[in-house]
Amino acid sequence: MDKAAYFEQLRQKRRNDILDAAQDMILQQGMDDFNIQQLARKLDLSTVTLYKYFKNSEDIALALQERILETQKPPLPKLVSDCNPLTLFSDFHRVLYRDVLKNRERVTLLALFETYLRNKPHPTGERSAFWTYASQIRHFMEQLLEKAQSQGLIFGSVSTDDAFDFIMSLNVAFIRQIGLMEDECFKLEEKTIKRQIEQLLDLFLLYLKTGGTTP
Amino acid sequence: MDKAAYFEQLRQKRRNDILDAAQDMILQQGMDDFNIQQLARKLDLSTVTLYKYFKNSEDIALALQERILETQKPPLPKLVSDCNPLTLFSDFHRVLYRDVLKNRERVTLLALFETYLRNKPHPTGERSAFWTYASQIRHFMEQLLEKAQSQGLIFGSVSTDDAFDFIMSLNVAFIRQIGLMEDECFKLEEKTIKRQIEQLLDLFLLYLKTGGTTP
Amino acid sequence: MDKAAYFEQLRQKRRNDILDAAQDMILQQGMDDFNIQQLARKLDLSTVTLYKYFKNSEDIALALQERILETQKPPLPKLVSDCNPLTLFSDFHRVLYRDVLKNRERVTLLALFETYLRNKPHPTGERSAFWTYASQIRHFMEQLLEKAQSQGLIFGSVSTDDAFDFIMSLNVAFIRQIGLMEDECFKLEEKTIKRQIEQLLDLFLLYLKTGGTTP
Amino acid sequence: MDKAAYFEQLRQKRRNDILDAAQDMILQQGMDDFNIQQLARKLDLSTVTLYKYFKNSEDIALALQERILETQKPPLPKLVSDCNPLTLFSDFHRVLYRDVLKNRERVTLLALFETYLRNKPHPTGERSAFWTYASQIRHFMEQLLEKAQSQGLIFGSVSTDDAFDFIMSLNVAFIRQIGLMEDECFKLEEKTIKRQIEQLLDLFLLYLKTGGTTP
DNA sequence: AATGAATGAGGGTTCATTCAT
DNA sequence: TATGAATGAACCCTCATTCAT
Repeated sequence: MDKAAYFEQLRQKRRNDILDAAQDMILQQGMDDFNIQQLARKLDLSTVTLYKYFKNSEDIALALQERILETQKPPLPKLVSDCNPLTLFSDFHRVLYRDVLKNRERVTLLALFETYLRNKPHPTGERSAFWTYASQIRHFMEQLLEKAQSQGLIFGSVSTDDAFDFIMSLNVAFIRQIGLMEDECFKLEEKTIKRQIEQLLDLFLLYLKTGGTTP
Repeated sequence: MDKAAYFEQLRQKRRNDILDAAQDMILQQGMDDFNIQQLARKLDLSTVTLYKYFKNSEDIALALQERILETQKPPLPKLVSDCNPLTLFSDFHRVLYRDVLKNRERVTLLALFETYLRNKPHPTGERSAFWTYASQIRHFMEQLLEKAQSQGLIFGSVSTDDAFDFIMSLNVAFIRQIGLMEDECFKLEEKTIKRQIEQLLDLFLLYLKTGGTTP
Repeated sequence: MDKAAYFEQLRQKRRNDILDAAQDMILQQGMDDFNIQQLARKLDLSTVTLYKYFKNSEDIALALQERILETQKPPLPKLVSDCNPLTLFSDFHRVLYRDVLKNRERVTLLALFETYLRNKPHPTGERSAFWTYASQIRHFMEQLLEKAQSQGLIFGSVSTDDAFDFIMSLNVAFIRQIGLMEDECFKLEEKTIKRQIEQLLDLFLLYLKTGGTTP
Repeated sequence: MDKAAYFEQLRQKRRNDILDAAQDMILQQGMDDFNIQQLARKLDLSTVTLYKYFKNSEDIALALQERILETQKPPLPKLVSDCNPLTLFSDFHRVLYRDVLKNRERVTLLALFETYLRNKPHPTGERSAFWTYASQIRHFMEQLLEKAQSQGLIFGSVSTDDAFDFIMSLNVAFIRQIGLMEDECFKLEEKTIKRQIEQLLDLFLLYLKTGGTTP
């Protein structure tokens, strides 16, 4: 019988349960107050049991971060060739932000990780989860912008590299802002935020079309 | 005699020294690794002495936050009446961001506080330091925008409230982003950031003039 | 049928495998860092399985000690009657030390056990493994010395009991020293040690012949 | 007033008290069962207090080792020029062993440290406490042996280096043996040991005079 | 005002061992 | 027989904080 596989599955389920609880805890208390003992209490387990599933508390955080990055892939649409690139640009952004708002918890976590890790020693060159997330979009967006440029949809002087960097920089800043808002605040402001997203999108298009200079 | 006042002054100086050291420590190690014992060692004082100046470690953090908010007032220019409001808008932003880049450390601290306090219980309605900072700009900017509107410099459909919120939201997001970058990263990217600030400013003007809709 | 015997044999083999692994571990990490979990991991077994073979971790150590004592019998030659007892004495020592150098690992283990057990409660009168080892030589050596004495080869005033005690005391001390050396050190010093063994042997003969007093 | 000095003195006294207790504990239970909690209990202090005096448990062990090495300097006599070097050699050994027997506890500790550290990673080339102890004798003994050789008191073929190494090797082995004996055993055997020390000394002299070869 | 001494609380981790399957 | 799961006990260590001087 496939006992091993069965156990492995169970084990994965357990790991996931632990990560779920860890996620809740971090969202409620922030990274600094996240600790294994409390987590164990919350799960009604002994700490030792947790150590069977994860090497140590840092390991849990990393696993959680990884899980999020895996789940929270940016929703890249296929690049349909006969679409207007700028329409695609808009659509993509709408989907992206819808995704962000829907899974705000995950965004919050990534932002918390980022800040938490900011002062910890880490291999130089390693980038934050946010950056990883953003970089997954880069290729798609570059193609898009180049295509738009070749079709003359973009104002001549705009370099696609610059444009991408600027747009992504604002996107990341805005998404981080959404993630880091307090929950109550978010509930109150959700409508405003949605409006601002639309405004931002309009501006992006305007920026691409005009190069940012007033006509 | 003025003995009391003299001692009070001395006391204030001491408090400031302590806050200086705390600031360094937080910048280097982040909020979570900030602790009183290390702070005392760094200052070559006993912990007990620190407790004479501050109630507890959280008190230090709060005092530090306050001190920054006092020092780091947004650089509001006088509203000279015969200026073009949009020129003033641009100038103000340039000064604002110059200030941010010059005092990035303080911005970093505010951002770290914000994240740190995010999950701590605090009086409802109390807003983050960033929000406080932004709100100090509100009055000035509203005046500015209204004036611009009255002079027909702004696209008709843009409400000044909306405009302020949108612009400040992006500003705060971008400033936070600058504050939270790792120092090395910031050094590498400083030029890019400055360019992006200019781009952002262009975008703002575009937004105000056109209302965000393509002509 | 012989099923029972077969299983018993299997069981013995398993026990030996476990002891082998334990031996490696102790040699590498010392007695204090020896633990069942790591042992299980090394053997790719569950800890529970180990508990089926040995009552507990101490039991393993004891079994290992016993196994070594069984294997590492001192190489007693037959006492051929027409040999010169002192020649035999020399030969025996040479074989003994050759054996020690060849199986230094086991000597190391015995020495480690000895130190480890030094402060543990144990039945009074029970002696260390080294002592056990040495005592196996006693009878042989006593015969030898007596014979030598009867042949007038030993200086009159030397009591065989005293002589044996003295010689064995030095032997044990020297052998323990060899066992406890760090491996690297041993490699570097091996030649010196061999020379010193020869010197020691010369000294023993001198002692027996002269009784230790200067001629 | 010299408050600082007073406190420093007090602090040193405290440290010594702690080391005393640690010493007892290690002698009773061996290195592996030595731990800070129990030590604190024994001293009727909280563990935290111990941490004020020593960085961690390893630090205590090292401090203890150092203290012993400082206290337990080998009793080097002055090299009086008109003395017979071999007499001096004998005298020195007698004093040395008297010292060892009198302070057997310290010798035991050094031996326990040595074994404990055997498998711990440590800077290559660093030697055990025993070795340190022995090396302090080297210079003295070399002078002694050279002088003896120049006076023709030593058998020609004996190299002083070899001689020193051999003699010290046996001394260290024998002293370690004395240190590692169980206390009860030591009490029973003390007389025997003293006799064996005399025998050993005789043998050393014999060795020096004859070069180890039977006349 | 400043400080040395001391500690309770609590988080991090490891180990030996038992239980249920 | 073998093993995954689980845990109590105990050790390591740090931090905030109080007390007495």
